[in-house]
Amino acid sequence: MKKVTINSVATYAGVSKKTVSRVLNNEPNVSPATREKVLKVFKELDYTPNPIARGLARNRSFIIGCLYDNPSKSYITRVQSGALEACHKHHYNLLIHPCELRGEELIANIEHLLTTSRLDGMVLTPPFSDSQELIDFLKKKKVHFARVASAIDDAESISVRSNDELGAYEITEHLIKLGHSNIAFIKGHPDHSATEQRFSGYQRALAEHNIAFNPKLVAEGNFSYHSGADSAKAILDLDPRPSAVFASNDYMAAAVLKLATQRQLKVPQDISIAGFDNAPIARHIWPGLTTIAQPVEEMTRQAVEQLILQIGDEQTPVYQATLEAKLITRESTAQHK
Amino acid sequence: MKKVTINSVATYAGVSKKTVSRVLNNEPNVSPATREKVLKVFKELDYTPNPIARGLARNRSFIIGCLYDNPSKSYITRVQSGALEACHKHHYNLLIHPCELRGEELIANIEHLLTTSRLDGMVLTPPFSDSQELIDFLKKKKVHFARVASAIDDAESISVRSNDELGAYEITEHLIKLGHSNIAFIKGHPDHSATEQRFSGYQRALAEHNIAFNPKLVAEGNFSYHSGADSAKAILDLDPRPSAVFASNDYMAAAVLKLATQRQLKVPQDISIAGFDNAPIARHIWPGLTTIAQPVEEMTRQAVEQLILQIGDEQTPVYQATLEAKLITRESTAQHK
DNA sequence: CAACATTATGACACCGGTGTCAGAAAGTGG
DNA sequence: CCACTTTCTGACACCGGTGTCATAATGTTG
Repeated sequence: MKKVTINSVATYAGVSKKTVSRVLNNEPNVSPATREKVLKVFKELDYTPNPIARGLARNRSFIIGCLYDNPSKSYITRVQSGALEACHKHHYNLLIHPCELRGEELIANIEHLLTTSRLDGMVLTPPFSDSQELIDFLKKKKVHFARVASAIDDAESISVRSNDELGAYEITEHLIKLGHSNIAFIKGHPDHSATEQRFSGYQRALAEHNIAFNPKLVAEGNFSYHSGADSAKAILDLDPRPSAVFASNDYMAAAVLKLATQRQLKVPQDISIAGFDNAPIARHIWPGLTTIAQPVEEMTRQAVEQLILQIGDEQTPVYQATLEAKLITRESTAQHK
Repeated sequence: MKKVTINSVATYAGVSKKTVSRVLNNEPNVSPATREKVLKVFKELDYTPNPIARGLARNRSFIIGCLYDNPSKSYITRVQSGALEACHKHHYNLLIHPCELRGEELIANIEHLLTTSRLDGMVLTPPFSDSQELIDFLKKKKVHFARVASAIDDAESISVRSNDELGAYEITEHLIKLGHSNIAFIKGHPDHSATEQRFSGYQRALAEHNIAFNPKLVAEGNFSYHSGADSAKAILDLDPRPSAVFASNDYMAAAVLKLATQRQLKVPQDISIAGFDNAPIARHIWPGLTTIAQPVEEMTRQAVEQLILQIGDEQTPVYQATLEAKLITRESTAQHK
């Protein structure tokens, strides 16, 4: 397999390589006849431009970096799949970069990533999308980025989110309508803005249905299964025991379910359990978890697509969108006895 | 932030850019004094070589592609994490490429990936590592690749696997020693070599303990939770009902557990359940699943590391290794009543 | 048809590194 | 000290594209 370069195409087509380049990039000022001729040679020689050479000349890498620090494998793979879809559509590639939010090295780490990889842009997923420090840094460095599920209010940068507050409101309301009033809540990781939002939704639903908020019913989790297990213990030991638990994500909800089952409690007869995210585990366990489904792939897809548009044209208006989350009821929640 | 290129370093250090390049690549024939001087300038100017330019000159992309088609998110993230570790160590990047094994477009798809991304090498994870067609294609194209968990016997290509047959043997033996003899088995996806190996291990354990193999106890799954649910139904409807079920992976085992629980069966009192892989779900449910833990990260890490070595030096001997899998007992298996 | 505007094309430098090769500097032996 | 290796070093072309600009071809107008 001999290499087909822009030079061979040019020679073969009897034009200069600049003209070939013009055709390649759909630039104007090429006569239809010439364009036709060159395109034919592309086919005949089966030519594909070398992205590396292109990158060097245009100072582009055609690579988007995806930053994450998330315990949920399913969340990560959904983010990746949405990002990949957008990348492939625009002939970009995706570079994944799991790293830790905490630690002073974060900025140094990202700086190193930027200089060694020459990324054209970055997608920030929670909790990075909520890091004002990181956002300021990227702006200073003039690096293009898009925020996924970020609560930060910044009209200058791309943001795609879903309405966590509303989702939490709906699921809490669902429990209330089932007759529950003693509803425990497990918070997520404090670094994630979703944590505060889901908590707000829970509180607002209580308030709007005239149920007094009881801080003793709130446990501090961090989205991990393990933290859910700890919180579950605290909650199930309460006297009186809550008749329902709303955990800020499905892993923690699964932990509550596990402990409840170990303690011979029937779910949902003795206690209702609700989660958030609609992770695979929500339907892999019995009873299946009532939860909130967020369009994670779609959020990421839109974010990356807009990011690529912005990279291509700085004038692109800044895109900001909020997508809808949806309540999914399964067997883990039922009428309060 | 002005750009620091090899030219500025050369000028500043008072040497030619070729000499700078020599220092950069640790080439011989540079006097210690010169080397020292250049290294100092690297620090002073905070110079980082441009990987794109480097790639163009050396016809390298410094990117490894990771191919997968696997329903298990946790498997994928473990593969990615092992691959990333090796990549970062050698200043490579990882490009993820989920795609489907089936379909005639596979080869075309990969060919397109290769021409557009100029990958330096590919890691094949199951089921791609078991595709003779793909392997032949890559060899023909002279693309470097490494196989993870592949059963194909090919001394010419890098392979890192774990002993699936032995793992399945051990877990089956574990059940037999608990007094079970009526042990059902759920097979995995026919495209994965692990499927056949795990099945063999199961059969060998039965044979060595003088238990007749009964084909009626074998259900055809495909590693997905859904297929596990179907198989579970078939198995639990058997008369007599098996006293134990060994599913080829944890997702299918979880499906069996879910159905058993729905049917008011107590696990492990009424029926023991074992899985394979030690996926997170194995410990997120109650009872926790007895399973086999494979060093997926480590396998991938080694595979990618060897791949990169081979890319750097074609003379590197072909690495082949088999790592150990480990039995993990949890609450889902118990003495037969 | 002259005078000018517009479109099409190519020559050439350049992006930031690496490979080749020739020549300078340093080391060795008789 | 001279001839001969061996070790350094730099000039220069090259990787495969893109940007700039000058010039050729074509179109428009009075």
